[in-house]
Amino acid sequence: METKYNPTQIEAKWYEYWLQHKFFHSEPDEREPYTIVIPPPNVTGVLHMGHMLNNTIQDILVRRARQEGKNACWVPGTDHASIATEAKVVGKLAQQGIKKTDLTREQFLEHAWDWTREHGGIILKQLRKLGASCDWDRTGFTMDEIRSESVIKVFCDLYNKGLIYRGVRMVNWDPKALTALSDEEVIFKEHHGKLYYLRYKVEGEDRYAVVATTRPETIMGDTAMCINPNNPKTAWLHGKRVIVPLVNRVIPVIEDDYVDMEFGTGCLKVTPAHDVNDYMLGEKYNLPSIDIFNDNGTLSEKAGLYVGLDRFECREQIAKDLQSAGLMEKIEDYTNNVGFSERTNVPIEPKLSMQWFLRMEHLAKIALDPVINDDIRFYPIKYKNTYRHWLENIKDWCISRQLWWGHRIPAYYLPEGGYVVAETPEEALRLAIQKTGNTSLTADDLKQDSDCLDTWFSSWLWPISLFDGIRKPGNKEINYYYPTADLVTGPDIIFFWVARMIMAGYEYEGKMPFRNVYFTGIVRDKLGRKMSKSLGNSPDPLVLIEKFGADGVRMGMMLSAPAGNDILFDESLCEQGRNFNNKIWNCFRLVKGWQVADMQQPDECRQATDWFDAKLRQTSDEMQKLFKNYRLSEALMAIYKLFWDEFSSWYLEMIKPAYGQPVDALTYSRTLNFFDRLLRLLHPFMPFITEELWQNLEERKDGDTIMFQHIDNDALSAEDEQLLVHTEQLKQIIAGIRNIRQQREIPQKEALTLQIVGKPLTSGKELLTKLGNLDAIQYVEQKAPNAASFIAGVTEFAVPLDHFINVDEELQKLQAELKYQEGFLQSVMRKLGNERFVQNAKPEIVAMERKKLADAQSRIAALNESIATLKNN
RNA sequence: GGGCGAAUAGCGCAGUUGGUUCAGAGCAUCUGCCUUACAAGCAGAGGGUCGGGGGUUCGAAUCCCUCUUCGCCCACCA
Repeated sequence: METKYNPTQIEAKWYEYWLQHKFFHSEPDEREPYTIVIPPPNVTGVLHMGHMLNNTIQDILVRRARQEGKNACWVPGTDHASIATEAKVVGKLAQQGIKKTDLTREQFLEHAWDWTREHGGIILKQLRKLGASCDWDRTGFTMDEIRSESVIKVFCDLYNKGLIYRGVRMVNWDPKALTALSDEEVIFKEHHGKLYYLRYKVEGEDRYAVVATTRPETIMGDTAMCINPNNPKTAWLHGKRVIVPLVNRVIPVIEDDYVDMEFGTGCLKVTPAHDVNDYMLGEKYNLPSIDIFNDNGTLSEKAGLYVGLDRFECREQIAKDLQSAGLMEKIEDYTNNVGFSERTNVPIEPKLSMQWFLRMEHLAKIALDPVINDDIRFYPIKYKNTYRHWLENIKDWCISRQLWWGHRIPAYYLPEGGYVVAETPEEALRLAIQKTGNTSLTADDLKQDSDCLDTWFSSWLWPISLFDGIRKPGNKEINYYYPTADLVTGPDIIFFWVARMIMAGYEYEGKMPFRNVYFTGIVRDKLGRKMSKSLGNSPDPLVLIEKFGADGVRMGMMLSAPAGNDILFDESLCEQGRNFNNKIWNCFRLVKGWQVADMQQPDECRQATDWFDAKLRQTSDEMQKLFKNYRLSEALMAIYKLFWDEFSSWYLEMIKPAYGQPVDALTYSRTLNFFDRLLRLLHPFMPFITEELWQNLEERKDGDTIMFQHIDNDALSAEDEQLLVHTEQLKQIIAGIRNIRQQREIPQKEALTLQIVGKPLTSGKELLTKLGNLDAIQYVEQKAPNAASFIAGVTEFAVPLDHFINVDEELQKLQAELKYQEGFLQSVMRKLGNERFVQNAKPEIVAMERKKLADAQSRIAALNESIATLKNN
């Protein structure tokens, strides 16, 4: 065996083995289910660091659940990602000189499916490299048959319940993707722009009313000016009419409290077609609405001026023209928030259009309480507030998108106007005939709505639709796997996805979709910046895996990923993970390299094995508690320290036979047993190396795997506790001896004598002798004059040295220690001298203080004696 | 503008109902070691007025008030 662990081949080998034996596959049975549905990544996406973190956590949870004897099922899949994918396909076609508008819907979809088949599922392949133990037989896609039918069924159901309606509303329009967006898809960013002060001539007078606006290009859509009726500064405009600059249209001055008297000039231009607030004013005062933009953000015929010009070019041009016309009072720098499209990153244009909406009142209501009451638990808990706030202020969900890649809205328009909503064209025809009484209607007469549904309208069904619970309610699978156990996702999609899954869960299953939600942090770089392509600070996960091994990378991710905190990723964390792998590897080499002899177990080995058995159970118990609270990083740290510090540095040194000597059979078998149990505890975090070593620890059969090996948690007895405390004391003494060696440059090979001043050791002599390399342990009343000493617990220990010791130095050390102890004693005495403390504090606290007092006193006595001894010589 | 959260060692963090020598572990740093499993290693060491100020209490990193600084979410001020 190599001295260094080489993961590449080993990882490939075991993943293949797991697949072959279908270890990841789950079928309903009598065991307790443990279900996770993957947050489906974009079908044409590639793995990034966020996925790495997220899926590592899911895999850890799933593997741990398997070891706990649950029927674990992790369902993978992908999302069709309507806008993102359509944009990619449009881009690719553009490269070939093909415009989307030149294609029919069917032709375009063919291209999209080609693209999906070509790139689809790459990301799932990449997940295998990470070790993800998904049930690949169950892989779903939001646009496959089951999921598509489920979406349509739900749409029809909600429509029939009156929760879906169609209407003209002001929506967020993406002029690049040419579609409406939901409020959640709009990201507000600070924008450094200008505030333009425009002069509107008052009709029939030679005066001007000045309006401050950030969007002078929208004046062609102005249909009123608005002032606050209580504003004395603008009162003179009451009842007047003004002339829109350049356009020369006469518009009324209206009055409404909405106008902020402090802002700008107190005059507001009202453009009902292109501003949400203006739209509301327009509705209120029955103003005409002039839509001056085309869908792509250029000026339309209706604008009358600048037709065909882009909205931002128009802004610059109109500013110049206004200036030359003397209609621009001034221009100021101004910073405000502008909404951008989440997907295309272009400024959103508020636009009036006909869209489909889902009423949210009822759904918000059923989704709120379960989270507030902790039926569904959020980790970390702080997201409960965010969730509540959103649900309490929710608005209707715009679910239609002017895209082709997605689930087409099942609404069919009738030749004579009106429409029907149905799951199939046949059913639509039946309904249409029923509705119109026109029996001569044919399918061709009906025109299906050309829009498709928001991607999230399919994602929100994911935990149900993966088990076909929408099409076949109450089927065996949905009954068994639903509700799922844990959802692992980012807080950025708490509204997009988490909240809506909860709504759908209660609406369609009457139950929560998951019991716990683990919100991961965002993976950032070392400097705290988000990882992005443009910054080039995002490492390629597959390159990392190649470099450090999947186990190493997994550990690197987990080392600093407490739930909800952003993680500052640094390659050095993976290095630490790789180093740990190597440590485990070398421990294995050591243990398996021993000769075993049929001989009596030496005392120190008996002590060591008894101790480590207790230590192992202690940590295992601790880990169980940490897992229960989703404190995975801490659970990993616990097993990391157990393996490295306790097992390798202490235990193996305790039992290690002298060079060339064999180990006794009992110690050997117990050590293999420990190794086995350690590997089990490690397995969820580092699946590959643990399988490799577990397979080689003992003779195994084909089909054996560490994946299903249970983790036992036997409680610690009082004796165990005692043993743990006692061994810690021994470790302290050994550290003291090592210190003396280090300070005086005494090699480990040179044996020393240990003097114990005062009370004798109850046990552990053999261990001390071995690890300290002692030739004798003496109990003395007074330490030797030439001894170096230290205190462990309340006892003084000394090591007589042949050579001259520096008395001054030794004295200084002891006196410093004495000073510290006396200071400590003072503080304890002050506390105990305080009557109110003794009266009010809990009795056990007071007792503890008394013990501290006594301990300090004995240490001080020992120190004084030690100092006296030194001085006398 | 509203809400939420955070501030503890050089760094990223833990610190459960206030009370053990409670001021912690990991990484980094420093010192000494190529000691026959591992230098991707071993053995040691240093390092913090718990953001500032005030208060409650016998006792505060922990509870209250206040200030400062960051982060996140929500919001229609042109």
